[in-house]
Amino acid sequence: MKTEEEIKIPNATAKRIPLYYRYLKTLQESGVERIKSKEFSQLIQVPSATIRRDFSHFGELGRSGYGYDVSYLIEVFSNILNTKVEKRIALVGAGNLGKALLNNNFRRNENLNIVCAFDANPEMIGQKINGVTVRPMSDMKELVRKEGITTAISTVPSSHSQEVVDQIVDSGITAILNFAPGRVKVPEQVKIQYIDLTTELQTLIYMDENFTSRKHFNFSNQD
Amino acid sequence: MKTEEEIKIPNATAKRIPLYYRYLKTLQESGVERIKSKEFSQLIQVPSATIRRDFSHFGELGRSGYGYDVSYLIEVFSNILNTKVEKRIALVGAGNLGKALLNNNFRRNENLNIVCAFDANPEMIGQKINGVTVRPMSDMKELVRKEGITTAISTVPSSHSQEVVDQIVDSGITAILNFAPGRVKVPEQVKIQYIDLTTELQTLIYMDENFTSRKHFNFSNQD
DNA sequence: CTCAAGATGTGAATATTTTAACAAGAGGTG
DNA sequence: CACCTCTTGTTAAAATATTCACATCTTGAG
Repeated sequence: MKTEEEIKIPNATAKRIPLYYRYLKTLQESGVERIKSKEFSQLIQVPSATIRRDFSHFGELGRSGYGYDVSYLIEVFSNILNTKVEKRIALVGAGNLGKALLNNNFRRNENLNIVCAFDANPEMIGQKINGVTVRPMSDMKELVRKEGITTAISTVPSSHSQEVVDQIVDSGITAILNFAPGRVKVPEQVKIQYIDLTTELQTLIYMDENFTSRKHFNFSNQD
Repeated sequence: MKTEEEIKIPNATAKRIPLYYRYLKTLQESGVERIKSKEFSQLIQVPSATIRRDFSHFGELGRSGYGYDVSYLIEVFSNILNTKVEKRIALVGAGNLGKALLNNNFRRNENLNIVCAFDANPEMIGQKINGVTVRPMSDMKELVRKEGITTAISTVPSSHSQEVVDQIVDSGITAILNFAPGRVKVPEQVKIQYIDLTTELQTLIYMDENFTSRKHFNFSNQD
């Protein structure tokens, strides 16, 4: 088995790891102890060749004529995703969407925790949502440091997105999930990922209108 | 200019169209009448060569030494996305996230409208959120037909995702945006797109932890 | 009208991702 | 133990996507 350090994981593979991990946990909960790439393929709707190729980047995880050990795979992917370390997350923007996220709070992933929330609107300050108190923006920098927060989720509207992201970056956070679609500027070392519901919806509708009776959008169902 | 029918639009391009469209509208609102691929590149953080290549699939939209006419581009992309036809959308699942979506209701896109909402929980039925009344699941099939609904958004938890999607499909809808991450089975002609917040977050954190000081995750900033 | 500056659209090169196909190896049965 | 079946890991091929680099065209200034 290759050591993890020398491997270059393709982007496309990296994006599928959380999906793999989630399904493996579900399988384990249902008492499934081993899985073949073909079965897994049917479950997650990713071609079996892609699954085997993806897995192979992390070593020889399976055994010919047998398949993969679910608990071993979980062990491997858990290390890759570093799930044994709690990720403490800050939520910025406690409007409708922010509240929904707080109420949900990645409950099924015990290592992902929104531990504090900020909002610029004075009326919001002090509200307690699912155990988390909404605080003023001015508290962010200090709390991020004190609470060991590594990641932020911003649900602030596009109009204030850049200025809020600047504050987030200034607080020392290096990973941001942004629900405002407008592209913002961040220093090179900061990773930012956009979740753009309108774009997703428009793409979906476009695909539906133009490629009906074609292949599945994300991944083909075959195999 | 080639006729639209004979062109095969690459998937990667198709996914960027809504982004292009959104930014072009913003530019137009700010009174910008023309744009060069290099300027646009800086704005949306997609390399200029990619932009030009993408645009070229829809004909020769620009002029050498001049750039692109913003209003003409909007016209073209508006046709591609068919934004002149209202897309009537059903929301299924009126919990926290569903309510947030209803309250927002794609306000900035006048052609995307959530026009009705359904929930299985009797306590929800009858509630009015941002002008939309929550109805029982049993009303869906009839309303979808009567209201000319083409698309559904499901915020129903994974545990009931498949059964709800079955009902959505049965009502005649062919495009589904699903916030439950569990992959569901749908007939071939139905397009389904997943929005999986946990996966996005885990991927982001993974990238942040493993590729710090590397390139931007989605698109490089350069150019 | 002429010319310099500058931007497009696109062939060609490169990079990335997916898919097919199969040799090699493991498992389980008799 | 021998053998048949099955599945992996991977090599090679194909498909898709990005990027470079420039011939060609347009603009706008003089």
